[in-house]
Amino acid sequence: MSARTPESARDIPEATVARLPVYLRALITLADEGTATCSSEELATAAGVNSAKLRKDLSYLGSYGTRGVGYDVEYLRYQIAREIGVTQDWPVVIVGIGNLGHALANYSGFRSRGFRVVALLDADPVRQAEVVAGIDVRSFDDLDRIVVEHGVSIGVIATPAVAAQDVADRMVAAGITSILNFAPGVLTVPEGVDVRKVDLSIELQILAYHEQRKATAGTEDAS
Amino acid sequence: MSARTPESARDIPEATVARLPVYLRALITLADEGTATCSSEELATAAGVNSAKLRKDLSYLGSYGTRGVGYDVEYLRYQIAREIGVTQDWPVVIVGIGNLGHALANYSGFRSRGFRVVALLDADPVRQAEVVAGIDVRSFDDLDRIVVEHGVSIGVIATPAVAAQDVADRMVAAGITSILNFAPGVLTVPEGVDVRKVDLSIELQILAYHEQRKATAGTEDAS
DNA sequence: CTCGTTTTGTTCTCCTGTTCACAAACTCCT
DNA sequence: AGGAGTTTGTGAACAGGAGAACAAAACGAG
Repeated sequence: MSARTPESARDIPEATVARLPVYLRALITLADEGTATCSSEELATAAGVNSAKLRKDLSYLGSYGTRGVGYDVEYLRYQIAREIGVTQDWPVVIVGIGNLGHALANYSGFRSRGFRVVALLDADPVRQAEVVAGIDVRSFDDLDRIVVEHGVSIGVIATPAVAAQDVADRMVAAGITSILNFAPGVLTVPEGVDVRKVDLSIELQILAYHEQRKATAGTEDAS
Repeated sequence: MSARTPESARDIPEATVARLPVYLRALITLADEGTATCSSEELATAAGVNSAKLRKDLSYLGSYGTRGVGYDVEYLRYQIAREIGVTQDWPVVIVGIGNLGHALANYSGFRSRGFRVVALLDADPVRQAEVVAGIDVRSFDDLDRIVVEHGVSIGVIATPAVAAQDVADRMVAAGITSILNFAPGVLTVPEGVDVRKVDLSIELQILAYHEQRKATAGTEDAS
């Protein structure tokens, strides 16, 4: 009753998947503090959600808690890491070594969470002379070889917007099936390829909208 | 029937607010290409959503289209920009001038979309000697003065996780009411302060989960 | 061994967001 | 001027996620 657990959760809601990494981080923090056991209430507070939601989320993974006691921090941490898939290392390539590419290459949070940057690529020959974060920048044309060599399935796009679609196409052609895109604009990819977009200016614009509402709310209650 | 339009949209759903900047960017692209008019179908394609959702989203702002014709690109662009609040300039401070802070300070997408970086702050005196993106890095202690001087209401946190909560507290104390946080972990802020979080490693972990599913899906269909 | 206490796992209800489908409104052609 | 053809705006059904509330299960005291 251990090998290939059949109840290993068929379809976890997308909203839950997005929160699992948050729980994982909270558990790591708790573990570092020496906490061996925690209740759903404690963990929920540490993760910034409410406890009912936390318990429901965890219930999609299985029954890893003990009623009347709580959750074993190390055990739950392992189970979530396994569910997400970060017990193994994921090789990652970063394309576009400008300011943002530099920052990403140097970001320690990747390495510490199961992601290993195996290559930095840039189309500009000038940049290919550089060494960033101990990795030398190579030509974008090496993409195919690197993907095959390291078994890369995740790519990060940190190029200007104009180059992003072309880079994505070549990534897909090389065999990459998950893309994290920092370039603004819409990426078109074939079925089966996952894209997640991070757009810094969109985040600020959302804040600006709410900020504007706060300002006008003060103006209009004079009626 | 023009001044202070009373139908100026009371409560726009959060999901819609998050998409308005995407529409805005798509409209700017269309305008640059010389397109004067577009249908909801065209704009939806350019923005990467379906047309029904687009029309419903726009309907929360008002009736800015013409049936049988479509939308005037420039007019709609202005209306959305006004609704978001990016027709005016928003002063922004960035705290934490490490790798990521550098990248953010140099990011041209902020300036071009109505955000002006008025100060770069860092607690480390060594960094305060630097000049980044034409702005000299100043002491974090100058925060209060700068916020008052420039009327800053939006702050960006690009510090290590351990400093983030303290920075947030001081931002709030200085009068900042919207925070964009790049540091991992949960930020606690008072009622009325908006926080948006961007966590790079969480995005990768979500991709890893789906990647893992793809891999095991191939393994298990042998039953 | 039994009872009370604690905390999980789950069910039910509510609410937000998405999609469909169509009437209203506009243009163009005859 | 009238009718055919488009395209918007929106009402209504549908799906998915959030939160409250409670039953089931474990522990510990006596």
